[in-house]
Amino acid sequence: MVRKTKEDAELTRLAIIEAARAVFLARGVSRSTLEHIAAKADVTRGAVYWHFKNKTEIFHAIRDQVFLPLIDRMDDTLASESKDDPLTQIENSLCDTINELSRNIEMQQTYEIMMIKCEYVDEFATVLQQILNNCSNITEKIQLAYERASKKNLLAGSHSPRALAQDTHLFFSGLLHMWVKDFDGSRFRYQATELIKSHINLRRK
Amino acid sequence: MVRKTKEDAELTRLAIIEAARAVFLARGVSRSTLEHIAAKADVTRGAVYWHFKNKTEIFHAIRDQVFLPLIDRMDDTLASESKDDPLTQIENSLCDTINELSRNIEMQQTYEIMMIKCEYVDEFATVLQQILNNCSNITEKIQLAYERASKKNLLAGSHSPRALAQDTHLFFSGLLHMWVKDFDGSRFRYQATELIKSHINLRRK
DNA sequence: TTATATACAAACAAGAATGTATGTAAATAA
DNA sequence: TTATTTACATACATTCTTGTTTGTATATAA
Repeated sequence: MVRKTKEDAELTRLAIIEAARAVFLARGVSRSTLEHIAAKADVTRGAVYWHFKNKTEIFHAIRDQVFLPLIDRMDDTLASESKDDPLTQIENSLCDTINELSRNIEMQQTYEIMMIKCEYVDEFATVLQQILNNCSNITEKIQLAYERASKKNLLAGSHSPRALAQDTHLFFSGLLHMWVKDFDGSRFRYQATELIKSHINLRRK
Repeated sequence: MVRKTKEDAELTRLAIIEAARAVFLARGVSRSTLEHIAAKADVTRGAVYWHFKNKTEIFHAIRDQVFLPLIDRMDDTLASESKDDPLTQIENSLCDTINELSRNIEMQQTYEIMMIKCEYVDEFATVLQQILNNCSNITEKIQLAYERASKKNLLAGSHSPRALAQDTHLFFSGLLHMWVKDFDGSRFRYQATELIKSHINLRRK
């Protein structure tokens, strides 16, 4: 039967995105066909082609749905003038992201797709550049927090905020990658926040 | 013309692996066809099917050619009874890997393929488990080095060797990922060893 | 009320890609 | 020397995917 109102159409669109996420996760982006996605969403390829130009556009829709809000969120936690000391602020920001990842299954799946179920070539290569840019931004935010910590004399040793921020960023990148790869959760998932606290404590005076 | 001797056949095999690496890198594993690979290696698909069962087997051949030697190497650097202090040993081990990555273009390409040009589903999913196991091994080796450093009283603060090792491992994972994604080299490639030194210096008394 | 645009379903056409089967010249074994 | 493998090339059959086209019921605009 044909969907009718604009609201119904939007539901179809969302159903397709949701289905695509599940299919991408199970079969990888390349091996996922529009037929798979359509079937999962209980529509035909006709509907998919009506809402999206092709698979790549669906991919971006999935990414936008989850990544963009997350970036904002992280920015907020890091930049906010909280009552916590700056080091705790960094710690909270990282832990927040991990917690969100733990309880938000859509975000979890999206991360997994982006990290280990997608090949960054051709149309997808541009995404890499975006990721690098995001990383730069986050590192800068962390650096600012370390600079505040430095001014408040909270840091052990005499390391530059820049170096600390890069180290923290690389640590967190690694953590996210391991978190995603660690399906059964035995190695990283259950101790992620501990690892973060430990990382930050290394820097406390 | 038909290749004849066993030596010639082995050359063909190597040519196919080399061609596959280039094709995987350019098009991603999924979008690479055996025809692409055969053409690049100046043979026909017949030759490819003679030497390999399918694309997955070529993938593993590429991986084995570069990864297995690397793991041994890293183990050696970390476990060896060198004259350096343990912290410098860790530092050298990480820097060594980065240096090798810088000058060994095959290794570079292989890393890039494994990290951002491959989807870990179905037959490839098992590779993830292998990667996690490797990570565990490396973390353990690093931990042993930190324990030696602790005994020699070289460590600042009173952090557990286990926590330090995990932090270092995650840092290095992140570094490798960024190194690979950072094509033009502007952000990470040229300062990787600096970042490593800085990371280790955080721990020195 | 009628015309048109929306939101799909269904059918079609064409090109890839894969695996296998067959052919064959040269090397090696007997 | 002859028989048999080896190391491929070539041809074939089949299955997937994709993009497009066409059809159509409903909603909405005029």
